Amino acid sequence: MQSSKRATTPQRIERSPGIKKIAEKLGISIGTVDRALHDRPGIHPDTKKRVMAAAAELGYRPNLAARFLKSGKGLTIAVCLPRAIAHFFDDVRMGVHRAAEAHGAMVELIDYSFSRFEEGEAAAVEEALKKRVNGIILVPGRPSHARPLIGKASRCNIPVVCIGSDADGTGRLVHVATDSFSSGALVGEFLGCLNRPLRRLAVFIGSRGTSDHSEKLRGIQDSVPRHIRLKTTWEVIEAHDNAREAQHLSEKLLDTSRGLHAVYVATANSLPVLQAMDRRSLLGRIPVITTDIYPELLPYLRSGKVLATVYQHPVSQGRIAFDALHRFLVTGVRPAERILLPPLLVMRSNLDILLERSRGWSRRSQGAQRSPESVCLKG
Amino acid sequence: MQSSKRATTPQRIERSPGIKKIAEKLGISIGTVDRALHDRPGIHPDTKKRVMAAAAELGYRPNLAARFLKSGKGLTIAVCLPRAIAHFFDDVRMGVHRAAEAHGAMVELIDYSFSRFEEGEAAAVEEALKKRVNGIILVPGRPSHARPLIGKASRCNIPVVCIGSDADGTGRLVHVATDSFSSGALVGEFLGCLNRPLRRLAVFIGSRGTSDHSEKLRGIQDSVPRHIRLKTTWEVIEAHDNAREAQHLSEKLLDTSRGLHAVYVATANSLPVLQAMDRRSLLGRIPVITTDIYPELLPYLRSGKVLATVYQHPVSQGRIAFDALHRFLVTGVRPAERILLPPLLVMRSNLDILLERSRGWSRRSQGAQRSPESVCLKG
DNA sequence: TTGAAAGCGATACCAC
DNA sequence: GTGGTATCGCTTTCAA
Repeated sequence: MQSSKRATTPQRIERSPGIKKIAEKLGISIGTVDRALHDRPGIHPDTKKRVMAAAAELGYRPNLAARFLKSGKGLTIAVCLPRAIAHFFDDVRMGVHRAAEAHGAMVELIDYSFSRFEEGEAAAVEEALKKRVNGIILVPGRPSHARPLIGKASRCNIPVVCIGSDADGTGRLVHVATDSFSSGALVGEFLGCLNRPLRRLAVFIGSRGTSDHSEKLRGIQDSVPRHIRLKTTWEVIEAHDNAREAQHLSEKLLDTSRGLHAVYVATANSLPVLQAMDRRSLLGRIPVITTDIYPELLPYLRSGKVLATVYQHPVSQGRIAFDALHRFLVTGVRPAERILLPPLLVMRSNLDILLERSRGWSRRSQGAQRSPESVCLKG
Repeated sequence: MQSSKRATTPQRIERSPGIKKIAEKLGISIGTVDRALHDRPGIHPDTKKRVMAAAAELGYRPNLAARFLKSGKGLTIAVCLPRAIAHFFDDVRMGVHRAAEAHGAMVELIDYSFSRFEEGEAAAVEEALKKRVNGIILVPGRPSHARPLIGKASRCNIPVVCIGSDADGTGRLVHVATDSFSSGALVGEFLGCLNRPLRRLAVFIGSRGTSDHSEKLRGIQDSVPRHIRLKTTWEVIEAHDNAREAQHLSEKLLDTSRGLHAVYVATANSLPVLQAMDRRSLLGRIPVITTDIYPELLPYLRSGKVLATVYQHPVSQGRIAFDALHRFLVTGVRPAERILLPPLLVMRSNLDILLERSRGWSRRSQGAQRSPESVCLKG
């Protein structure tokens, strides 16, 4: 009477094997299987080995829904980004958050923003490790500072995805970035199409020591000669991502050397250069290619004073980094060692349609609030 | 002895309210709450109203993990794509599958491929409706054929995402595409940068009746005059996405009219045009811009015989369509009415890095391996 | 070192 | 119409 046996309707849905099936197969309890699968203490090595073998044989994949349902906690991922170039890293952050939102409560992000002019990244990663996050997305502003911490994380089996700069050899999971060499080469190819003399070119970078910058330089220097017969003289200006320095150096360049045929600013630090050129009425006469998109650059693009800018897909970089990390955490599939995105040449014609989709810096808080309608920056 | 009361460790994890909380609040059972929330028969209207009110007040969101765990079935989404331009739609399909994979077993895709030269799309959608899928991703090859079915789906509360062509006014959820006007305008702007005469331009399209094609035409015709002083004569060739026709028409064009200054092929049907030009040694002398990327086009791009091609992000279109649909199904948030991607100018320098990431047609089966249930309508 | 069992939230039955 | 409850796969805790 008390136990009413009811005909258990045999569900025809074929489910993938779970820990129950493994336990059943081995004639042990699910608790033991769990201990084996999760490296928990208190299990006989032999038992563990048998469990792992059975799991592999059955093609066991943990049911994330059940795991989440029970534990009430999803994957926790630390997002360690510099505050530095706000418009860029805010877009990266937005990309990460948008991608994470697709998983609802099953993924939780923790933001750690830091100043790249301190040892912020190390502190951020350290903090994340203390919180025992499941994975880390990191933009190493100063790769050298971050290296030891990335190594530490990897040793703790906490995968680290690097965006922008790399830290190879540290055990990081993957490096996501736009291809710097292609960026430079693309600019060179574009300039080569212009049918103009290119005997004297100026390239503004931050520093030759930054591989992103030196690769862009290498790209354009490799590309231009393929399209231009005459030999080219290169003015390489290292402005160290500093606005005042960029202003000073560009004014000096413009005043001392005449006959510049094109300018390529390979970092986001282009505004001082443009202003200096504008004051000398050089814009519109000398072709200028910049990098990234930010509010102050828009009027230059719209008016044609800047021919094109190289867009580095900050939003996509964030999304791709998240997806690679998430996939690894969930399925164990390692992404490619390095994921490089193609640079995109943005001109007047495709500027607005681009802004409409990936406009992180024109809204206030992204990710949390979904703005009902699109805001247009006034240019 | 038999019932060992154990101190239920109070979990500190704050969970969002579930049906249990609603039931508790109203002093009814969870079964009743379930009936109310899912429009199931056999519930008093008043009770239902009270439940809905309580759910809204508590901010109830169904726990997808629990739902999936119990039902064993995830969301089912039909992917209805033409077999037509294989390299393009295979990439779209890949984008959809990649995005779906992120959700593991919680999302199941069913592929319906059809021939765009029959009423394949209607049959595909009809089939999907019969299977009671949760949502449909559709590329309407012949929008007019698809319209009634999209309307039917929408009336059944089955959201439909249109990729490429639109079917507005049918109740479809969202339209995902690259911006056709921008594509044309971008080509015009690029040609304008070349510092060459552009008095006589040829534009190859499929048909003026296809809005994608007419918009591209409008784009370039709007753009070129902004960069070129002299008036331009336009040769608009409608090749109806037919290789033989394109060959015939381009030979006729090239033989009768001399002094062409540039060629823009606004569809993927560019090979016959290129071959015709190549036979007359015109490539490399007349700037050519094409559309899309496919294996046979690569040598033309690599050799510089084609200056650039307009990439329409097939993979991204697939991903974005899936994400929008998934988000809607899960959270109820409607995407924007229309999602337009910026066209991307691909040249020699960024070609390889692009191929490396989105290379659907260079590999064999994509996604097929994942979905065992892959239905192919014959066309 | 292992077994047993209580739930997590939603579904789908059954019994009233 | 409504209440009750077994169940999904996993984690976690207690008992042995």
